[in-house]
Amino acid sequence: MSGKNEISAKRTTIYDIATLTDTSASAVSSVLNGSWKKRRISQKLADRVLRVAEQQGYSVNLQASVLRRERSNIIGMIIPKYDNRYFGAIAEKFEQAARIRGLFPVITCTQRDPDLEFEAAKELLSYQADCIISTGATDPDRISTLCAAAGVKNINVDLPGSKAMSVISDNVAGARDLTRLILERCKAEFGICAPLTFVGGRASDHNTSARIKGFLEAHAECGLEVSQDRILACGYAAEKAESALSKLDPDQIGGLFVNSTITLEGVVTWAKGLSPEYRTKIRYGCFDWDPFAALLSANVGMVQQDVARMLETAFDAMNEPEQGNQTILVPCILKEL
Amino acid sequence: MSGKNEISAKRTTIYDIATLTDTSASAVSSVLNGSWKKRRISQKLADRVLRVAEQQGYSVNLQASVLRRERSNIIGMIIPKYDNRYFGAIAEKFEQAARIRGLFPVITCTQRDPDLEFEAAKELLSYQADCIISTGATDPDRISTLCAAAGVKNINVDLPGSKAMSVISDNVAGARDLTRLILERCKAEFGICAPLTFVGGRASDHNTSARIKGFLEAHAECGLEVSQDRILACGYAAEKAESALSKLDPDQIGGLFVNSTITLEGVVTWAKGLSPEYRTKIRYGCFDWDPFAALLSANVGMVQQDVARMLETAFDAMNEPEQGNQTILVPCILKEL
DNA sequence: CTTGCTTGCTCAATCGATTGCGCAAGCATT
DNA sequence: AATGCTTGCGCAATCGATTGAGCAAGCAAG
Repeated sequence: MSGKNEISAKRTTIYDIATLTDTSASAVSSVLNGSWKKRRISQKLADRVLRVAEQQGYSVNLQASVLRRERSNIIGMIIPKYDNRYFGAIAEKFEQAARIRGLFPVITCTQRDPDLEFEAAKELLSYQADCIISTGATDPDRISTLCAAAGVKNINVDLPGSKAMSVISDNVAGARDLTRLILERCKAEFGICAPLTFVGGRASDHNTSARIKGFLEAHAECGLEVSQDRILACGYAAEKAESALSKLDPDQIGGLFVNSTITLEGVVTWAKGLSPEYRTKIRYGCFDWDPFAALLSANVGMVQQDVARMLETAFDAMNEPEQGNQTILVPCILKEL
Repeated sequence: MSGKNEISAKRTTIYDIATLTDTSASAVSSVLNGSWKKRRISQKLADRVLRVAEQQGYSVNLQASVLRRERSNIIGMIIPKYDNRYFGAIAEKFEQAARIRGLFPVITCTQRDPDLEFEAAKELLSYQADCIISTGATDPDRISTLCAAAGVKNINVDLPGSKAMSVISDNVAGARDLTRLILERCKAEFGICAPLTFVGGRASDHNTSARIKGFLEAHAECGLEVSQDRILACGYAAEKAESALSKLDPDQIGGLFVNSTITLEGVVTWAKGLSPEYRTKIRYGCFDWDPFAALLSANVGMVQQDVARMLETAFDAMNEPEQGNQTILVPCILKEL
């Protein structure tokens, strides 16, 4: 009924504008995409076209544009979850970095499901993404194979793969620093120099095993040996950590290396249930950062992964020839509390 | 050098498959998009096409497909940040809900910047999104106007607008319930029945003013009057809350209504600096949920917004005729601690 | 044999933007 | 006047998938 603002109002196209300005679609196109000087369109015509386009609220149909061009400028990212600061920061920085470079970022969240990861990657390829970044992917190599077949760039972030370049945190050094800090604090506050307990993660997981390596190295520096039963790679879930810890003698636990913020939730719940005698003697540090966790009084420090730098590195790598499948390590930032 | 796996390997198209199976592109297209029975393609030919497509690793060019069709099946969302559980959950649920409905979700994070919001909306329109959901938008009406002009559906979530349907939490009822809980707990634990202090947010902000309304209603139920200086709508930032609170007499503060998890960070920092005498008498509740915040001992409860239901409601609304600009309220979930 | 229906497929236009090529007008040079 | 260059613009093909229309073969009924 409303005439002009009908819901079925066709979007204005370059042809409409060509008619209105009495020129050709090619002139309009080149004016609107900035290539008009190269095509020797006069300033006068350009102004006329721009004015009418503005009036009509014109916006390019990028489907048509991308179809015709060779590059889409779409850059895809696959991410497991949005439920912690780390992945949240990755998503935000990724969008920022993409936009600064004139790319269109598309993030899809795959719930740690390998099949969904793969389907999401295929969908991004269908949209002609120029590059796909797999973050914390369960099976990054499967995606790399897919991308290679389609001739699309692919980079792994957070977890490494063997078939594409990977940019990950220096988990060994980060864990070593954090372990040192926890050991120091336990010594300073209680005069105790005893092995810590490592809790959370899966030993088969690349990042966990690297962190265990750093954890052991820091102990070795102090001449401490860590028995196998002090390494509780029981999965990341809070409940798992809580039940694993409750099986230990609280007397034996002074310092804890907590492998993720999710795991830390379980640690805090477990500590709450201890008698004050033990509870006050608990100190821990955590890999990954969270603002509330940073306020917990037993928390001596957190390792923050340098998300900004990881993404800058990944974007830089995108533009370079093709580096094979090397892995780049990015140092972590230790936040003492 | 590698022949088949050249980086410049053209993606296979329906024309390639048509050649390989010795048929026409239209037959191939209809087989691959499922419309082949309607077009009376034989099972035999369909099988042949499907087999070759599989072999060639074919995937549709959705840019071409969308260009030709009337609908893109792309649904866009604009979201301010990924730095808290609430928006994280919205993003995850949105993707899930979209995928279940066969839509392609594209989320873009606009850092609470009104101009970026607007640019992002325009970009989504350029990609022919069928619908745009504005979440917590600074200026939702501007986006609504844009969408209306393009004939694209638009729904507001989290914060209401006046030019499109809005789905938001029932902030008044949520705040009332939380206020009641804090009052009860203060009474039960300390025998005190005194007005609480409201901290965080901006009074001009729709959600904050609704929550203040609920806060006052719950006080009125108990015959309590709240003086204006107990309402610290000092912005959401942690530091703002901390400094606003430190100006008050700690003796006067027993219970706190904290307007967001970000604000809660400031509250916790402030409480840490109090002498034990006062600190142990502090109780608070917070609008919005966070797993670590839930573990704080002074925290008596958190209001969790029902993200799943908000999004289901929004998606349902999308398919209905056109409801004008009504606002739908979704009840919150009170988590007692 | 003719008519008419069904089956199985192909043709060609179309979506909107991009871009190589070419053409005409204007001007200067010889 | 003929030649050549520059300026300013339009023509038409193209990207890949979709889809209305149409055509040929096969078969059955009359």
